[in-house]
Amino acid sequence: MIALVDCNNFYVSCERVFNAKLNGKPVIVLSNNDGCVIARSNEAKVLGIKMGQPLFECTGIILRNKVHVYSSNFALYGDMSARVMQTLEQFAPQVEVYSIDEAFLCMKHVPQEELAAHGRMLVQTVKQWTGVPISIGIAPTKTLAKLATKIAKKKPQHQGVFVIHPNENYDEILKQIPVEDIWGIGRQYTKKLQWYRIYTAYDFARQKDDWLRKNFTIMGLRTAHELRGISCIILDEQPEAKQAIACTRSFSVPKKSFTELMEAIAAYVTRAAHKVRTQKSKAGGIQVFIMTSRFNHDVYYSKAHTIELSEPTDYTPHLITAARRALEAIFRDGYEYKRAGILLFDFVDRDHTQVHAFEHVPNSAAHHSVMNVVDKINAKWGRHTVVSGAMGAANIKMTQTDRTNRSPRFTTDWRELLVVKK
DNA sequence: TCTGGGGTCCTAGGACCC
DNA sequence: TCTGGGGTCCTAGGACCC
Repeated sequence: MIALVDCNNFYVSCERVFNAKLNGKPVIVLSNNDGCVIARSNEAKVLGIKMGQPLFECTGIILRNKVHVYSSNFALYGDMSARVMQTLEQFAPQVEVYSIDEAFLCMKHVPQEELAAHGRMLVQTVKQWTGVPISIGIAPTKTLAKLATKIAKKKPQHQGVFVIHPNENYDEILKQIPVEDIWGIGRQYTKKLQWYRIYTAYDFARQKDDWLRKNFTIMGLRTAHELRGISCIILDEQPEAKQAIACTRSFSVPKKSFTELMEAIAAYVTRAAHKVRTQKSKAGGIQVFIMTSRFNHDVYYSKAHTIELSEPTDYTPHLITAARRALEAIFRDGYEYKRAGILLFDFVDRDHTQVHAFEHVPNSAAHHSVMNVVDKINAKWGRHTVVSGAMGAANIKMTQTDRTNRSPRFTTDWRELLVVKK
C-alpha cells in the first residue's frame, strides 16, 4: 500500500503557522511579481478566487471580502517543506518527496486494519511538530492514493485520511470522480474524453487497452491500469539527478536594452549553475530565450538560441560567456521584453568528465576551487555575498521582481525571526 | 495597465546508416 | 506495374505534473 501525503493549501498554511490571525480568514499567496494567485485558503476558494487567476481580475473580491494577500516567500515554504518531510521520514521506511507539498510513503509495514489509524496519527503528528495541516490518501497504487487524498480533503468526517483497500470493490468511488480529477488527465485529455462521453474515473478505467494506448499514449494506459489497482508507477525514493535546470523570470517592468537583458540572464545563469554544482554535474549545453508579452499579439517576439559547449562545465563565468553569445544571436532592438530565461542541460557527471582530445582546458582545477569557495561563502553568509559582476547591481537579489507583501523569512534568516513580544 | 516558474515524458517525423 | 527494409538518433511539439 502507498500513502500520498498532501499539505493542505500549503503556502497559505505556511503563512498561518507564523500568523495565527489568518486562521479562519480568506488568504491567498501570489506568484512572482504578484501576478497570479498560486495558493488559496478554503475561505478564499469559497469566494470564487481561482488557481492561477491574475491578481487584477480578483481585486474586487479581495477588497469586498478583506482577503489577506501575500507575495510568495519561497525561502519560508522550502524550509517548512523540509520540516514536514523530515517528520514523515520518521514514520515510513520509504519516502518519495514528490513536490514541495507532497510525498508518497510506503505503507507495507502497517497492517490493513490499522492503516486509517496510522494515517490519523501522521496527520496529528505533522500538525503538532510543524504546524502544517495535511491530508492522506492510502491505496494500492499511486494514482488511487491521489484520488483518495482528494476525497480525504473534501469530507471532514474522514479527519484528513481516506483508505481504498485492495480487496474492496471501489467502483462506486471511481464513479464519483470526474475524469479531470485523475492524476495524469489534464485539460486537453479531459476535452477529448468528454467528446467520447467518458466522464468519470470509472468510465475511463473500463476502456479497452489498445484504445487507451492509441488515444492517450502509454501514459494514459498506465493511468487506467493504476485505477484498476495494478501498480505501474513505483515508489521512487531517490529520483535521478535532474536532466535540465532552468531559471526564468517575468519582468515587472519590461526590458529593452541588450545590457539590461544580459544582466538578468547572468543572474539566472548564476542560480542555475549553482544548482548544477549541487547535483555534482556539468552542463554540456545552454539555451537562452527572450520574449515579449504573450498577451500582446500585435508585437509578439519570442526566440531561443541553444549553444553546445565545447567542454561540459559548471563554471559560472564560462556559462555566462556562452549565454552572452546566445543572447547576441536572438536579441533584436525595438522590443519590450517581458520575460527571459535560461536552461542548462546535457549533464555529465562532474567527477567522470571526458577531457577533449585536442583542446587544452587550462585552470580547470582552479575554476573548480573558485566555484567551491564562492558556493561556501554564499552558503555561510547568504546567497548574494559573492556574485558575478556581469549581473549588474539591480539583479543581485533579483529585485526586478515585485513582492510587495512578502512575509518575513521566519525560519531561514536570523534577522527575520518571529517576534513574540517587543 | 495588470497574466508564475520549474520540471517530466511521449510521439511523430526526418536524417542517416547498412 | 514494379519502386527494399530495417534500424537508430535527434528534434520539435504537445501533453502532463505541482
